[in-house]
Amino acid sequence: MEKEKNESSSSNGNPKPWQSYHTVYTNAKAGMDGVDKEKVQRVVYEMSKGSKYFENEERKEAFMRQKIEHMRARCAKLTPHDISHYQKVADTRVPELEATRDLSRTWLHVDMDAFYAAVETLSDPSLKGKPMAVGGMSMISTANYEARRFGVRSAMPGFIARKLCPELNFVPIDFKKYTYYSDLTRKVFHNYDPNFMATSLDEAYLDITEVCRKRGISSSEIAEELRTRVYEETGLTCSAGVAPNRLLAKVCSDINKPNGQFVLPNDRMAVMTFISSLPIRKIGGIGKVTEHILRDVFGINTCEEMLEKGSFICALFSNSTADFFLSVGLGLGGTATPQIRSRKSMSNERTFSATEDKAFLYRTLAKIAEMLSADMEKEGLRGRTLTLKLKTASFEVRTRAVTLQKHICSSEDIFKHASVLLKAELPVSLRLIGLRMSLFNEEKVGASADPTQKTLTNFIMSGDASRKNVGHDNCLGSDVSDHHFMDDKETSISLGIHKRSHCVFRDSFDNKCVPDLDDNYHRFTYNVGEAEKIHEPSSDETAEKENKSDMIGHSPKYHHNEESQLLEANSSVLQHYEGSHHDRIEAANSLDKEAVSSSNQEDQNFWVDDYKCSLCGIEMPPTFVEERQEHSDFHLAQRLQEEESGSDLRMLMPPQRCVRKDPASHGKRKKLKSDKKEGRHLSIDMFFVKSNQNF
DNA sequence: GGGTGACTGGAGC
DNA sequence: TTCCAGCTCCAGTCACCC
Repeated sequence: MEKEKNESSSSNGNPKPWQSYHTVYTNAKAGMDGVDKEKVQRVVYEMSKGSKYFENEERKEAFMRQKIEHMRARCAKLTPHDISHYQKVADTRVPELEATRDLSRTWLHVDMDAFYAAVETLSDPSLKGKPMAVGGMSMISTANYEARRFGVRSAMPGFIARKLCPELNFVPIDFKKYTYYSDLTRKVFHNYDPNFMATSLDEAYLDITEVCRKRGISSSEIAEELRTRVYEETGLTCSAGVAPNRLLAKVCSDINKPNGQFVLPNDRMAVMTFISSLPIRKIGGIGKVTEHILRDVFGINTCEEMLEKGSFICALFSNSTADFFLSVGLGLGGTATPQIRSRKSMSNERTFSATEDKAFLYRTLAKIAEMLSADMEKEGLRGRTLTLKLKTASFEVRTRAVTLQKHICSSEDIFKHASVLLKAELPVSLRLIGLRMSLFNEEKVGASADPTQKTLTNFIMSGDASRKNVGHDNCLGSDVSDHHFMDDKETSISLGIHKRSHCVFRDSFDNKCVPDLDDNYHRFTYNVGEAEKIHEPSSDETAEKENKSDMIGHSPKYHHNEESQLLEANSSVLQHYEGSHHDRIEAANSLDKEAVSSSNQEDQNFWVDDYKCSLCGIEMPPTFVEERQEHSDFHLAQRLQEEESGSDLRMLMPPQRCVRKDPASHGKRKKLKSDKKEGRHLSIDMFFVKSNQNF
């Protein structure tokens, strides 16, 4: 007790530091009435403090406070004239918004009660009446009402939940089960509104205007009937809210949870009365941060106060944000059934134990690329913008994106471009990697648009990985044309983005090349494939590999094995190419500049037997015009670099993004400019300039 | 200097 | 010891182009 007292009276002099630790867990949620909020807050604080997560939350908290201070300062700077001006703006905008009010529709929001937990209880009736949470020690998805009484709730780590409720039963997540029950509920919804909008497995909006009119019964009766039918079909209870629009319907469904309903009449007075004292946090779209800003900057706690502070809202927020806040003050929300919206993006991400192990990170990236590709192919999507999402060991979230010239969907393309993005962030300790594809093409391609499409694993495993890699990324060349080349002191061999696929040749050229996990990504992709292909694992290794396949955690032992696999792999790579190292250098040196110019005639001279590169022996079919051209350019670039540096076999250097090291630059966009100090290496831009001069 | 597109991070569900 | 996944929307910033 004394210890707790001492700890509580921490350095900042605050006797109850947990009170200032704002978690989402203490926010009122259905079934949490009567919870000892302070106790929950204290336990969460005590369990969290000192952790990386906690530190990150504090950083975010500090950032929010800074934002609030900044907005307060802006508020204070408003002159009476400014305020008068923005009051006029608000006075104009409010009637315009009011004019859009539509009281002709009746919306019903249905929300299943503690859905996952209820489904699990159906499966295992022995759980009935006991506190239970769906999820694990790291995170729980939902908790039943018995558990909520202890302060346990969704999005709470399991270990904290157990501290709050030692009797808590944990049940693992089983999405198949929830999807099955969700489908049953949707069949019921369909009877009331064939165009109902499902927002998640357990929530949906129904426009019941027509069904009420046709059957001549009230919305309340429809809600009652629907809930009864859901129960009959599934054995699960749900809550419903009925209102003139979706925003209000959602608020209403929460009022008599669980297993209840609330109807707000289609009447302006009723709406305004309802909204007048409604806390802003109840509104969908207003979360923890927005609530704090509105409360601490403007003193807004209820929806009604949005209108009272209309001038400040119009002064400090963008038009769309101000419109949203004013609409909330008026109790306005969506009433029309929206058009079916096309998907904007698709993503896949995985969390794992924080690690710096590059091999593991690239392997994880490859897996995610493959999963994303499979998801995209299922929907026949091809995208142009690829975003890499990273969460560092300190919970900092970074995103890095590239917009390509071509739409892509194959796992190998995704991985190829994602690797470039990841490479630029290394070394870094990560706990999450995600990939998102967006900017989809309008015309969907068939799911089997490209029957020859390989999975990434196949690609890596296949013996022609090097060939597939060669010059296959011509789209990237211009996409990242502003990347620059730098001398990479850490890597013995590396290559720029534009020509990075050619590193395979470089590897094969240079017998001194020793596989090293510090090498750049494309070597890794290639070598891993080779390693898997040529290395006959022992039974122990096989088991170990299987254990690793779930991507959670990694083994130092494997890391060691992998290095030796990579070593073996690399020597096998060398055998793919004909002729000695010396022969190839001779060939390269005897190559006349014109012989690698871009004309078709010269291209033909360059390729032996229509297939083989006369310099390095790589095979590429004549139909690969662009790829072959790029390959020829590579050899030319190589020569030019040799001339430039005066030494043989100078390496092209990899692009380096300006990796943010300085936390002060957080949030600032990194600009990728050509490096003025390019040293002895020729940048790819310079290469093209020089090429043009030569030709 | 304005328009536009790209990139990044945040918020919310 | 342990703090989600996958999506949308939005704002701010920057670079490039005309």
